Amino acid sequence: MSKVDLPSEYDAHAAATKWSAAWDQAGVFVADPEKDGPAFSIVIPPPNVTGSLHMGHAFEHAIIDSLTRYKRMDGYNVLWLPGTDHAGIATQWVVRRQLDAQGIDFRDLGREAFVEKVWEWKAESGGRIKEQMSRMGVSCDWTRDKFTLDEDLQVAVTEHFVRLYEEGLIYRGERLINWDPMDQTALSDLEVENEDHVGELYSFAYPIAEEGLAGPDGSVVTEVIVATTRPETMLGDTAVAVHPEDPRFKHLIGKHVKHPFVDRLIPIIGDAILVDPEFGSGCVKITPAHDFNDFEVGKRHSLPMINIMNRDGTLNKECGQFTGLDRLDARPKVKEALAALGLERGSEPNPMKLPRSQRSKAIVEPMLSTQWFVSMKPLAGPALAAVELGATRFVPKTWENTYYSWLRDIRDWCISRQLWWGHRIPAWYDESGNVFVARTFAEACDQAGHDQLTQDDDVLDTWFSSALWPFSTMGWPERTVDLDRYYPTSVLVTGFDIIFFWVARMMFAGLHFTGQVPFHDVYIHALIRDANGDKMSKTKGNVVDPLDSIEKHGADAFRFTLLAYAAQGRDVLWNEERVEGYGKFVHKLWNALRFCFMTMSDEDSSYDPAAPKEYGAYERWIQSRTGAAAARVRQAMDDYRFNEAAAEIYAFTWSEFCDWYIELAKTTLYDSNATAAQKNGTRHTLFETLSAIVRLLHPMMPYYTEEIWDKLPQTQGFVTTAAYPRPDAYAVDEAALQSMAEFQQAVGEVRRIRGEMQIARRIPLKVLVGDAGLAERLQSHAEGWAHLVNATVEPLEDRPKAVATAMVGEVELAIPLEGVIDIEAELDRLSKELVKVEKDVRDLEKRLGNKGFVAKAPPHVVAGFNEKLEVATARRDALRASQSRLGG
RNA sequence: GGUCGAUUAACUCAGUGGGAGAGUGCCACCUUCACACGGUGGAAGUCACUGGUUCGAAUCCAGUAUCGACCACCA
Repeated sequence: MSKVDLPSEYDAHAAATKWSAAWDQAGVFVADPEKDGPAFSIVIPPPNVTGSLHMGHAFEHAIIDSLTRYKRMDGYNVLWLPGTDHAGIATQWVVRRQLDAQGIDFRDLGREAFVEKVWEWKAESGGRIKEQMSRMGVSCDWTRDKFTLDEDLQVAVTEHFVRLYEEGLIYRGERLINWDPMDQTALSDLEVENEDHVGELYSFAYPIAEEGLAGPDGSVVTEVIVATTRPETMLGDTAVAVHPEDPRFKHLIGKHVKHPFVDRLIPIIGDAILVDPEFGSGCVKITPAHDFNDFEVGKRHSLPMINIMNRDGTLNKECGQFTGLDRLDARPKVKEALAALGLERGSEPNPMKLPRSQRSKAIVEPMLSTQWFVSMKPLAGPALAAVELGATRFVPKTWENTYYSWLRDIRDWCISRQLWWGHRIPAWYDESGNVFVARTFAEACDQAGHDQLTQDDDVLDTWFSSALWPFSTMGWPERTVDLDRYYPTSVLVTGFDIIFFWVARMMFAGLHFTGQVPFHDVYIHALIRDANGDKMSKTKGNVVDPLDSIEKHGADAFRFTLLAYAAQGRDVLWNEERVEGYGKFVHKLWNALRFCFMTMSDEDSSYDPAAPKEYGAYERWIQSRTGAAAARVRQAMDDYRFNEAAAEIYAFTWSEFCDWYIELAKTTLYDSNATAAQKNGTRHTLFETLSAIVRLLHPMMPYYTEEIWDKLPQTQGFVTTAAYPRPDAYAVDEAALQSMAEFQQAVGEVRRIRGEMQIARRIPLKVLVGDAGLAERLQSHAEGWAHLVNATVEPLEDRPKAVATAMVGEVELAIPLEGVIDIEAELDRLSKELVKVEKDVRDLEKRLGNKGFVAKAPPHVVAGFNEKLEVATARRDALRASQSRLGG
């Protein structure tokens, strides 16, 4: 078993290449539904095939991968299903821009040729995404890789549409929708972003049509003044509304104003819902076809709805002299024309929100249009109930509010898009416009009784297919083995930004079609920002490419950093220095391994796990601590507290295993009096502890741990498939724990004296212990004292004149100073120490002197403080005594 | 306008009722045979502010300030 040749540094890139290939070849990540074990399944939030992955993806994948690796090791039957999303509008944009750069207008290409181009792009982008994920070391099942436009997923989408249609939950109708004039498509409410903007609130007058109309004060009313942020919309006005109780205007209700540009009389109506008499002039122009509030007014009052815009945002033939102008160019023209007629009534700056398309950034126009909609109210109910009743749980819980608030106030979902890239709507029309919704063209023909049908040109909102992702990827609508075995999924790991877009929609689609929630837990992770707290974005140029960081520090340190950052409920400010820090951790553990190797393969006494073993106190101590660490790491992982899990492993490895156990193991290994069984017990414990560390760490550092596992003696197979450490596999030895705690404390005190008084290590110290029992217990660590602090321990019998004083609990440790250090230094140290201790005593006395505290606090708390006071008092007295003995 | 979150050491961040923590950085000492990407020790905080509840508050409640996110929105 000579695996001795360990390089002095871990080669992250070589390990990544080697183990990726090895895992792949062994097929260890391919889910097998036939195998035993409770199911644990996660579907990836499918990245868009718009480009490459960013830090947010890397973060998400690190979390998912650590969860799946943890569960896989722990005996679960794990499926991590990867895939990508066609991202209709976003991807169409990417390819459209590329064509623009080549001077090609995508519309000239024609639908078929354009879609062909997008597929080419998809192959490129999808490949890059897969490559990036592989570099991260993800353990997903590539044999189940899915794309939302795969044939089987198209079948699922069609089924989704047809069934909802048959159930009356999808309808086609003319409604006011958000229109993107640049992409020339409808958008859902969610795809519109409201941007802060200081606009102009512009006022103008509509002349009253009826002549000689008297106002409340008897004077003649000739006009009403209205205000708008979009003056051009006045071309579509079909009413002016006032509050029905407003004494200034209520007599005008039923009268008319005359439109200055088009030949139209416009009624003045009373509407108490819309009009706030306190705001502005108290009169509101009503444009039912281009404003959501006005649309409602129009419905209430059966107003005509005049669409004034073409698909590209230019004004149509309803607009008289302004016909053909873009609506934004028309705005100043309309104002000019109003001014020319003397109807302008001033303007003021107006802070407002400008609705923009999430994708094209074009200013979105509310427009009357015939589109397909999902009727949301009936679907939202069960989705709400599932979370309210706890069938699905959000972590952190606070995101449930976000989810609720959206679903409780849900509006119908516009799902048709006037795009080319996406799932074609399974609806056909005959010459007279009758609609046939069917799974196939043939089915539609059957319904129609002939085949003179043309399919709807539109495609579906990307999220309409994403909504099915947890079950469409497993074969729905077929009833597959995968669905039986792995659905519902265990947990969804995603960002808060798509709770509405995706999480909520998967919830109602899943509940509606499978009768089950699509996932039991939803872990919402934080957003990764740059070191200044700014959102990473290409335009700001502050994007960190995950691959750069992996290149620099290795995938292991990179992943560990992401997880160490993953505290709940807080954004992550990415700091590359932290990756460097965890790179040191990699280095440290690697060197611990090198040490263990040396000891396990001495020429004359190589490690033999079968040989007799004898465990000393240190072995029993580190075993106890290993079990405790495993319990803490597991708990943290189970609670999705990845940062705590990472911190536990880090601290256990460094502060317990390296700092204490390895150092103390040397005392046995280098002790010529130690028996072979003792040495073998020590070697075995070194190995066992390393083995536990490596397995605990594996979900976070897959390559690194696989590399170590491979080199460890007596390990078989991959660490990937080894058992995750169980606390009950490690015996707890209370006596060893206590003895070690005492020893560690005493060593710490002596080290402090060395450090503070600058006593060189080469000068041996004698430690006189003021309590016989403790002296004896500490003496049992004689080799440790020698190795760790170059000291010997004896009971304090004849007190030397000059000693430095330290305390372990209430027991004094006296270190003779003669020939070691000058007395002034110790007096100095003592007085500083005394200041602290005296304050300590005062504080404790004050607390315990509080009658309320003693009476009302739980007895164990009071007892605890009493003990602390005793210790502090003893410490103070000992230090004072020492001080006076030294003549201070 | 509504909802939610944040404010803790120089920096990055943990910490949900019982004497303030980690990593990095800083200072001092140590080139001891796994590791100087290391070891040992040390300095460093009015837990944003004000009030309240409590024997006891970084932690719970109310309010204030600052920053941020999301949702909605009056022409």
